[in-house]
Amino acid sequence: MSKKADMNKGKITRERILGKAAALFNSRGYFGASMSDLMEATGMEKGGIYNHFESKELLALQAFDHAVQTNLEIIMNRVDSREGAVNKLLELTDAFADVVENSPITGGCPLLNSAVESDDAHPVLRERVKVAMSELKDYIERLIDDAVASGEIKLDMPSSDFALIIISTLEGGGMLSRLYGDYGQLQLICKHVKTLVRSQSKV
Amino acid sequence: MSKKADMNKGKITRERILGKAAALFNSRGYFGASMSDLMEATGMEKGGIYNHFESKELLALQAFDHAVQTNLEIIMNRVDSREGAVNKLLELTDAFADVVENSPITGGCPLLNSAVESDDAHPVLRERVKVAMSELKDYIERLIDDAVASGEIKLDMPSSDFALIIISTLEGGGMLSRLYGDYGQLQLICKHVKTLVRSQSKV
Amino acid sequence: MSKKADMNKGKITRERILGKAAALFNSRGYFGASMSDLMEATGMEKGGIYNHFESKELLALQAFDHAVQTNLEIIMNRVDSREGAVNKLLELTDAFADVVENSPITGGCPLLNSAVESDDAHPVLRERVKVAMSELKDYIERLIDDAVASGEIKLDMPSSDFALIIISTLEGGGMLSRLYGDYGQLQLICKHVKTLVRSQSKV
Amino acid sequence: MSKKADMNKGKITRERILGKAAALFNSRGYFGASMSDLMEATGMEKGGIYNHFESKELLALQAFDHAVQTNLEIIMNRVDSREGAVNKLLELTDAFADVVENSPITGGCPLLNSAVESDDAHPVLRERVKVAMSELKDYIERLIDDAVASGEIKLDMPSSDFALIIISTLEGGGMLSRLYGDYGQLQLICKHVKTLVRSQSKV
DNA sequence: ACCGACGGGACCTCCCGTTGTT
DNA sequence: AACAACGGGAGGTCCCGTCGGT
Repeated sequence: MSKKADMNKGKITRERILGKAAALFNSRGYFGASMSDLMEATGMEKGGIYNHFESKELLALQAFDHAVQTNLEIIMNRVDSREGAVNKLLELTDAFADVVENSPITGGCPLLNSAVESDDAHPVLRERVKVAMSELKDYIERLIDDAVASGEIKLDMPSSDFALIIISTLEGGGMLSRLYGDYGQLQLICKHVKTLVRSQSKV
Repeated sequence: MSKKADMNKGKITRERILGKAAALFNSRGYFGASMSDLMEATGMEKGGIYNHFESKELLALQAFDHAVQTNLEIIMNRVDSREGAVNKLLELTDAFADVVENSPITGGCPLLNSAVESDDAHPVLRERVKVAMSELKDYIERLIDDAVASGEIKLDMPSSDFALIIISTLEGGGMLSRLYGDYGQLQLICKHVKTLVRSQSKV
Repeated sequence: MSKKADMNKGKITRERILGKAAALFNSRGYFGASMSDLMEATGMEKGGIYNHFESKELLALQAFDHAVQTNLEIIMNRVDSREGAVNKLLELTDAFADVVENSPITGGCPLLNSAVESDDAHPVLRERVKVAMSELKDYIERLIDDAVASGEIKLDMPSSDFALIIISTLEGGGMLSRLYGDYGQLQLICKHVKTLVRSQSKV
Repeated sequence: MSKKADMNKGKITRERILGKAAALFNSRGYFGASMSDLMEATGMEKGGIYNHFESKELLALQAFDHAVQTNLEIIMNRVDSREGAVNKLLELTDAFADVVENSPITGGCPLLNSAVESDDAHPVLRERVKVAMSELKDYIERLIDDAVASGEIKLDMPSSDFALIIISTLEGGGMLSRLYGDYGQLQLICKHVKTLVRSQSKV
C-alpha cells in the first residue's frame, strides 16, 4: 500500500468527519444535531469518531472553523480573480450570496447560523463566531479601504461602518432567502448592496 | 370565589407559561431548551405544564406566535403614535432595533432566531415563521405604499423590494448587535436604514 | 386508597432504592456496580431512579450512609440490651461480627469496603467514610471509658488507642472471613478481641 | 545490536507494564482503573499493551501477583536480615507497616485491596487473593513455629490462629492508616502487635 | 514489538411524555 | 388544575478489544 495513503489515513478520516460535521451542525444547529446523526452521515461508529475528537463540543468548534474557512476561501478566491477594488467588492457580494446557497457546507451562512444559536446558549462558540465575523469584516474593510485609496469610491462614513452595513444586509438577505427557499430574494438584496457600493463611487 | 375568576385561572396560567416559554425558546432555541428548563422558569411541575399544552412542539409553536405578536404589538404601537408615512417608517426602524434589545421576549428577534434554526431542522416551525415574516413584510410594505401614495417618497423599485431590503438590513444588524453584545452596531445599521428611507424622499 | 400510603409513596420508593443500592454498592463497589445493576435490583427504570437521586455519586453517598446507619443501629441495639460496660463491649464485638455476615446490607462491613475503595479513587466518599468511622470509634471509646469509670477495667493506654485496636482487629478479621468464606475465622478473631477486653479487667 | 538485548526487550517492557498496572489497579481497583489509565501511566498505546496481555482481566491478575510478590520480597528480605525467631516476627510487623506506606506498589496492601474488591464481584481474582493470603499466613505461621520450637515464646493457641490474629490486626490497621492518611495509627497498631508477640514470650 | 484507527457496546444522564392522585 | 412518580428511550462519553501496517 502506498506510503502516503498510510501516513495520512487518520488525517483524511478526520477531515472527512469535519466536512460532514460542518454541514450537519450548520444545517441542524449544535443542539439539533446529535452524534448519532453524525454517525449516520459519516458511516462511522461512535468509537471511531471519538478517536479523533474528544467531545461533541470540541468537534463542533472545529467544524465551525472548517465551515467558515471553506466558505471564506471560496469567496476570497473569487474576489482575488477580479481586478479593481470596486470590482472586488461587487464580486464579494455575488460570491457571498452564491456561497449561502451552493457551498459544500450546506445550511446557509455558518456565521449567521452560529451567531444566532450561540449568543445566549453557547458562550464558547460565540467567541469563535466573533473572531470569524471580525475576520470577514476586516477583509471587507480592507477592500473598501483599497477602493478609497485608489480613488474609485469616496465614503461619507468610516470604512468600518460601511463594512458592517454590507455584512448586515447580506446576512439578513441570506436568512430570508433560506427561510422562503427563494434565492431570488437574496439576489435582490445582492443587487441592492452592489448599488450601495456603486453609489459611493465618484462621479 | 367568583366564577369568573375561576374561569380565567387556566388562561392566566397558560399565558404565564407562554411568556416564559417564548423567552426561553427564543434565547436557547427549540432544541437547546428543555421542558426542564421551562419547569424551572415557570416554577411549575411537568404535569402542570402538560395540562395546558399537548407537547413540546405545540407549546413551542404557540410560544413563537406569542413572541412575534408581543414584539409586533410594541412596534406597531410606536408606529401608530407617529404622524406621516415617512415618520412611521423611521419610527418602525427605531422600534425594531429597540425591541431586539429590550423586549420582554429576551434573546433577540424571534423571526430571525426561529428562521435560522428551523430552515433545515423544523419544517413545521419554518412555515410558522414564513407566515409571521410575511406579516411583518406586508406591514412595512403598506407603510411604504402609504408614503408613496402621499407623495412623501418616490421609489425606483417595487415597495415589496424595499420592504425586503429594510428587513434584511435590520435583521442582519440585530444579529451583529447581539453577537458582539454591542447595541451601537445596531444603532448604526438603524441610522443607515433611516438614511435609505429618507434618500427615497422627493426633492 | 389510604391517605398515609399516598403521602409516603415517594419516600417509600426512595428508601427501597436506597436499601437495594446500599447492598449493591457494598457488594460490588462504587465502580463495579452500575445503574443498570440497580435497575435490575429495584425493578425500576432509570428514569424512575433518577427521579429520586440526581447522580450515581450522590445516590452512592446516601446509600453508604444508609448502610452504615443500618448496621450501627443493629449493633447499638444489641449493645444497649446488655448491662455492664464490659458486657457491652463484649456484645459489641459479637454484634460486629454478626453484622458482617448477616446484615441486610450484604457484602461485608461498609466501612471497610468503602474505605478501601475510596482512599485513592473517590475523595468525596472517603470523607464520608472518615466521619462514619470516627463515629464508630467514638462510640467504642465511650464504652471503654464507661468501663474504666465503673472500675471494671483498667487501661495501660488511652481509651482511644484501645478503640483503634479493637476496630482494626475486627475489620481485618471481617476481611479474612469474607475472603475465605469462612465465618470461623471471624469468630476466632472475635474471641481474641474479647480476650483483649477481658485482659484489661482488674485482677 | 546484541541478540540478547533483543530477546529481553519484550520481557522488559512487559515488566514495566506490570509495575505500572500493579500500582494502578492497587490504587483505583480493578473496576476503577481503565486501560486508558494504564496507557497514560505507561506511555504506551493500546496495541502495545495488548501485545503482552490478552485482556484486562489477565493483565490485572498478573499485576496482582506482581504486587504481592514485590511486597512479600521486601518484607522477607527484612525478616531474613534478623536473627532470632521473635526478632523476625517483630521485624515482619514493622516491615508490613512500612510496605503499606512506602512500597513501590502504591495504594496500600494489595491483599486487603483485592480481597475487599473481589469477594463479591470477581471470583477469579478472589481465588488468586486466597492463595496469596495463605502464602503470607503460612510464612508467618512458620516464623511462629520457629519461635515456639526455639523456646522463645509459648503459645496458648495454635500457631495458625496467632498468625490469623496478626494478619487481621495489621490489615485492619493498614486500612485505618490509609483512610485517615495518618501513618501514626498504623504504628500504634504495629506496637500493639509487637506487644502481642512479646506477651507470648516465656517469663 | 509497537502504533493508530476503528468497531460495537455499556455507561451515566437527561429527555419528553403519561398516569394516578389530590 | 396542579403535582409527584415513573417509564422508556436517546443523548454524549468512554470502555475494552481487534486488526492492519511498520
